[in-house]
Amino acid sequence: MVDRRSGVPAFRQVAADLREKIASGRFSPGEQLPSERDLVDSYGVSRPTVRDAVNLLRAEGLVTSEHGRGVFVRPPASIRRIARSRLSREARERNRGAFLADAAAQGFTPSTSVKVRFEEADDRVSGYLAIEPGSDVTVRDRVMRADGLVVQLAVSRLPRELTRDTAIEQVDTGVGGTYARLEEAGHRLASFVEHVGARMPTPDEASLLQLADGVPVITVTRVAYREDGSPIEMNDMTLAADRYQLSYEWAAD
Amino acid sequence: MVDRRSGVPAFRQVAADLREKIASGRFSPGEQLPSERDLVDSYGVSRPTVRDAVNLLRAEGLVTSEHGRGVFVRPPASIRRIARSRLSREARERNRGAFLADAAAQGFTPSTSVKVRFEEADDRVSGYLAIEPGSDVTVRDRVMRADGLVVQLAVSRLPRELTRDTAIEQVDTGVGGTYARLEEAGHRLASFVEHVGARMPTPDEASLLQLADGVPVITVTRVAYREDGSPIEMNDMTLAADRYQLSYEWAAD
DNA sequence: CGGCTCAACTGGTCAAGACGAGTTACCCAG
DNA sequence: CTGGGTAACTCGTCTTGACCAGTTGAGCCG
Repeated sequence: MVDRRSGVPAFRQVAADLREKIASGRFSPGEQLPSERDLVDSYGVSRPTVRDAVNLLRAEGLVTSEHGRGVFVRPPASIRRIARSRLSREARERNRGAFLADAAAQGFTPSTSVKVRFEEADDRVSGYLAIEPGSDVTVRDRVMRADGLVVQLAVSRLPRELTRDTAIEQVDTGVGGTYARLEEAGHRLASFVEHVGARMPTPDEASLLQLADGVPVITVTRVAYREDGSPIEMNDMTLAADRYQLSYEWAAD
Repeated sequence: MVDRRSGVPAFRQVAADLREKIASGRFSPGEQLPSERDLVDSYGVSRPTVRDAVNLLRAEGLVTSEHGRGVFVRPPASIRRIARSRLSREARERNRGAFLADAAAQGFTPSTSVKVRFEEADDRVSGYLAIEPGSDVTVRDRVMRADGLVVQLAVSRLPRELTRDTAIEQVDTGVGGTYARLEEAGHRLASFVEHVGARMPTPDEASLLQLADGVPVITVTRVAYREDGSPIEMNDMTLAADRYQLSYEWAAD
């Protein structure tokens, strides 16, 4: 039952009560919550109010609802760790890229689809690549799948001058991927920087990555630099935050 | 006007139309959207339907609504970059910690409040620290503020044995912070690992960090290791994803 | 002219009711 | 015993209507 005189909105009281019951384990992961009609009776509020409460919990990522079945406590998804800084030259020479290598190690069958296109650099891109706004940029748009499921989106951009007459403008870049072709062309890679952030997905991303409500995406912008410190490539990656963590390691001094 | 025969729910059509108008710039950042009553008229739907649409956009982080004022397009927050791997020994010897150093560099007045407590290690903590579940752990709970605003929560945990009779169990750990005291006690730090993820905030976190709807938090778990590879400290950090990005850098091989 | 009041906005909350659509389990006919 | 249909659940959508609670600005009054 809700307290009408407390000043706290009824749907927030209902949400808080359900949240507490989930946190304390009285509703365990995967378990079905009482039906909306039952909640209407037990809290003494109308159905829209109950639905407001459930919507709040859904936006927090605590529950999912399935049409015709019920509302369920979201079981914690198994989180896969992705170790970064594994872009060593030797590894590149052995594999077709980090993604396929990880896949083999972790026992799922990977696949990727790639689209290559060309565009003019906007302010963000030109800033990262240290080129003039409006210059030609080669864009490699990748969708990575594990067992058919989309797990990561990656958009790689390079100044067009660097990719002319190379396999980088082809769908299949060959053994070692883009970075190997760049080094063959005399652009030795010296360092990488990754900028990590998070945000809510666009509707497109949510459907592609099959994200439940209340699940953010992790965004990674990786920039590869030459030995003189000039940027050579940028790569925007998008991952489901309920399935992935990134791990970075470094020495203490 | 919504298309009733399309099969797409009305509130989603309204949301999609508003989203498109925002993306295309017809509603610019900071600008006020038409009032809910106006939207009712222009789309020919009821107010709860309009509110469902606006709620969707709020959960996506696209708009914020202010009681009595209106609904506004969320201007992109200025994102601060936090460079990691700045935990060098020399820097520690100069400062009281990375946070205060960054603050001074970026020109805001920092403050932190610390609570020290002791608890028994649960499965997660014992796993990270490689100790027996149930062993005593020293917990330092920090709230970091910039110009009075809470910007980061940090919870540091160490095996109790390491902190007895040291300043680590005091609120003020002195120059160089926890890591400096550990090294004085003969525990030389060799490496750090950070696990980065994201999720929606709990209601507590949302109010502490003053997060708008639809803004996730970035979670960082940093583990410090000795030279023999054994863990010595873990630190759970929580940041507002609309204000911070983490930057990691490493050499190509 | 300055300060206050109040009306007319804004979004926030809640009810009652109706129908649609997906899922599941049961029952009955073959 | 099996198969299919159906009834009874589930959540999804949408309407009408009402009142509350902040915010703002115009206009009145001192």
